[in-house]
Amino acid sequence: METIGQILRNKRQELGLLLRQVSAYIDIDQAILSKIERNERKPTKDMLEKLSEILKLDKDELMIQYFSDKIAYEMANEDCASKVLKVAEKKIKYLKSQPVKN
Amino acid sequence: METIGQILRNKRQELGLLLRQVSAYIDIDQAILSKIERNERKPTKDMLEKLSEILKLDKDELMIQYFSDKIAYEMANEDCASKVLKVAEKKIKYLKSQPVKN
DNA sequence: TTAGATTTGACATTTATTGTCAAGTCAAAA
DNA sequence: TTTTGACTTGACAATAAATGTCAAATCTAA
Repeated sequence: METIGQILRNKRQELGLLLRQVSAYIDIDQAILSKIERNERKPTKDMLEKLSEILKLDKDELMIQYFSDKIAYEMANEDCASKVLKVAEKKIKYLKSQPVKN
Repeated sequence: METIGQILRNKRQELGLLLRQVSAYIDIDQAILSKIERNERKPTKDMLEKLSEILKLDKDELMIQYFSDKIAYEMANEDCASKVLKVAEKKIKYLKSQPVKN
């Protein structure tokens, strides 16, 4: 299973780009990008948007990886994980069917 | 769809307990419990454990509500939500099949 | 070796979450 | 009506988590 960090690193290397170049483009310290690629830190949504641009990756696909990673790491130690996901799906459908509040 | 706050409030009232009594039991300010019951704040896992005790609610069921709420609110505005949940499920299975790190 | 690329870790800064408190509302009893 | 008890609200403080910065350390190929 490919992590989001691996996806980013693989693509960056395929394109022959350096950490320094990519991190300059998305305006973060290269130490942070290094950590993101090794899954030591999570990217923000902003970073992902810019990463999808410079690395020519599908933005939606990256977002899916991003959110599913987040959920997976949060739930990995819970034994009711699959039940949670089923209920969450129902709740999301419900929320989307509701008129927007505020 | 019943929110976690509604579940807690309904059960508390069924049992004829006051905010002050329940909040004393779980050792938080009653203002916080009031907000939790109205979904203005999220309970911590610790609080949920104690709430399940005093309110005689199934702990696993509460945890499922807790986590699914969290995910649902995070994903409600994303249009790739159901795809995310599918991928998350795969990742969780993968993580669980892996030997524990550290 | 040395030069460039990446990693690491200590630390600072920022943002989010949680807790505290006192004053406010509200409904029912006195 | 007042008073009382239950609950709510909002401003603020305290704490915890996420994010950013930097310089030194490591690693690798020339």
